Amino acid sequence: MKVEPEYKIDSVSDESSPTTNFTSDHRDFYQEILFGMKKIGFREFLHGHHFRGLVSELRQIHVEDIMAELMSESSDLSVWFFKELRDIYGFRHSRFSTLLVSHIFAGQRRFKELQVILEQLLQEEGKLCELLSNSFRKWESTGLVWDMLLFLSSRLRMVDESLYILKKMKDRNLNVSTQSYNSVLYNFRETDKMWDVYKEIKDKNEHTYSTVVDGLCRQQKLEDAVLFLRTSEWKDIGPSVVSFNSIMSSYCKLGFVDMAKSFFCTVLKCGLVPSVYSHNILINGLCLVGSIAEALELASDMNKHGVEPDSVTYNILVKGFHLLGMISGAGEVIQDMLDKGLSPDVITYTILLCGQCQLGNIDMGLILLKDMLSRGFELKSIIPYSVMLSGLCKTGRVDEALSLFYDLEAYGLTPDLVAYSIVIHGLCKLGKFDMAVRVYDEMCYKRILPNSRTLGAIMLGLCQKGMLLEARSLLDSLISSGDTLDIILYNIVIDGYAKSGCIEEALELFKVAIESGITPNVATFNSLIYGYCKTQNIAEARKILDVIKLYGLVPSVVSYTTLMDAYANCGSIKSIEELRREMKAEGIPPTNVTYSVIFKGLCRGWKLENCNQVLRERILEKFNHVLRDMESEGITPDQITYNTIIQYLCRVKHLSRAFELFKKMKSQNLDPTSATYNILIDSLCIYGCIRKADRFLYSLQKRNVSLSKFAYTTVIKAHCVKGDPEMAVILFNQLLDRGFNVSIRDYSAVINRLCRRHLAIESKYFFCLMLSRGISPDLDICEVMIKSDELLSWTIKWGLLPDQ
DNA sequence: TTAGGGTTAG
Repeated sequence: MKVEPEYKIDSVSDESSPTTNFTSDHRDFYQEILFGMKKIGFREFLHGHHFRGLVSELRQIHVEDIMAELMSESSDLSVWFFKELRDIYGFRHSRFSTLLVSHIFAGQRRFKELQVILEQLLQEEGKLCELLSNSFRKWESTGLVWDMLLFLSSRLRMVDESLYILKKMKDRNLNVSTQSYNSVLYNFRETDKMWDVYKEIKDKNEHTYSTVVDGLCRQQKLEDAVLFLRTSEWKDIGPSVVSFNSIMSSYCKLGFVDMAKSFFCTVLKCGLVPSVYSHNILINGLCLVGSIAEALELASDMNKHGVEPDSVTYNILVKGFHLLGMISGAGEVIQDMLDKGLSPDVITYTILLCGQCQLGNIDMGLILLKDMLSRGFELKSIIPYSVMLSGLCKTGRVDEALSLFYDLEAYGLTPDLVAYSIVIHGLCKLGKFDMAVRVYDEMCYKRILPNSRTLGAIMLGLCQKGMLLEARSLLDSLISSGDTLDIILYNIVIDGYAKSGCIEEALELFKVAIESGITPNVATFNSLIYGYCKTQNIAEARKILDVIKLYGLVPSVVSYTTLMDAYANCGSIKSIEELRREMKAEGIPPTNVTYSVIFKGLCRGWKLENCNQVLRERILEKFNHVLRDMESEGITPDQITYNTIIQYLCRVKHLSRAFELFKKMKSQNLDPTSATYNILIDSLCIYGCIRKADRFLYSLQKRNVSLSKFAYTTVIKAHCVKGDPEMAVILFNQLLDRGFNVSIRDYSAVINRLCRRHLAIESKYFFCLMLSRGISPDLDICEVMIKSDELLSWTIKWGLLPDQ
């Protein structure tokens, strides 16, 4: 039976010398225990009621003295006491007793047990160095404990401690094992210090050499690594597969899969057997350059080399499909995985989740996450949740992201810097800056320090709020902090300037970036193009296209589309066509944003306001032509493209064609937006089809479609004008019932129109309705009311004559 | 050797 610890351990400031705290009480206490043990028998005493009663009084100092006493009889007894206390009573031992037992283990060469207790010691203790030296002076045994401590501390990345121990060992001429040296070497493999450690190692082994190769690869000294591999120094051992793997991995990271392949062949030629690692590295490299077919082939050939794919292999392949944007293609990989008796793990699920989110299938992602939860992966990692948070944020579903974020704690997960940054960024992007700041403060309160990405999100929020000065000073503070900054952080503020039409400031910041040696990217220039277009300087904007090329970059579809939009706004169809040809020549495919702009340009250029029947037919023909272009290029219009086309079809009075497109939109599973409905309802009203507008509105209401206020006010206004004020009243009340924020402008629009039609009763009705809703009339409304003969006396009665 | 966060256009 396990007994829960019934005491708290005092923190003892200096346990290195137990005798310093020796008091008569203490001595009595431990002698009482020793006496009991000897009389009753050690095991019986320790497990009996008597000892249990003493446990709450037990302190580390007692334990140390008892152990020292037991040592004089038999070291095994001392170890036994140590373990019983730890395992039965959950006693947390002091450094002294741990080291005492360590030396016993070392002497008896019980390395596994030695490793376990030293690991615990290293993980629990903070400032070890100076205390260790005091503790070790007590034993003149072999250097085994030191060596093990060196090995473990360097494996735990406790660099300072390991260097300290190494120095002490050298001072005392104690033997440092190759294993420990290799572990130290490993910690320094990414720095020049690696060679100092390397030189000290007398008995170098395979691990030593492969660590050096790996280090050189990590230091981007790939050629040196290859040279080292060929060095005669280790001819007697010969290079290992591990070293080849490091080199192959480096070539793959650089995108040189062919080089990796040739090293793979060299492995075979040397008579070595490529491991699962070697295969996985090469399969991963192939996937990264998009050669999924070859990757699959290599995976299926693995058994020819006497190895079997593992779950890492399958995950790499799943990721390969994900990278190609073909996550559905991963189905077969998963099936193979299951056939081999391997189950998808958290990583598999996370990649699948990434793939679904990338395709915008957020709901599918949520299902996957749920599935994962039901398989009990919930406590393992925050990463899948971060993927989900990111997917939700990118599609504007920030509220859901926030609620998932705050559920994390319930799943036993603590959000980390990445998760916080995703949510903060999502909120900023959506303009919810105040909420973002609240989350940011919460993060800081939890002592999670923001990095430049988190601060980039905050800068984005500031820019969107128009707080450019604040955004700039945040950027400046990052610059002066001395960290190397990304172009992206500059881009955020440059774009902020451009969006607000501050092209001079944008250019100035651009210069700062260049002078700091930061290379701009296409997004930087695209923002500048936007800035010039915004300030009506299309000529300068266009010149940027050449500047982009001067920097060795390629203009993107965004560069062209932004320029086209500027031309579209002034109806310059010719320039748009020119750019369209240039894009085609450069091999830059348009997107549906480009096409929206093209449609806009066509409509503006044709001056639709005065268009006759012949022109209308030509426009319709052109629209159909461009739509066919889109189709042939495999671009599916999105909601905004549809809205643009529908809007312009409406402008040229092709309502039937507009409604056809509306139907087509739905048939393609694209949910019309409230703007779509607004455009259609507005057009029906403009062209006098008010009954149709009523029916359309009614059908939408019946289907619970979410409509904006505009849809209602448009129909209401039409009824006021066309003389059906009763319908206006009915719809206006619906507007109020549905909780829309009805302003004085809405009342004004209705009253204005009714007065002009001399509809006095309804005017009064709306006037009173407005007052009853706590809205006071403004000067405009009063003037309109007074101008109407029927309402003049009524208005005077209400005391609403203007002051003058 | 496998999983998460950033900038630009309608």
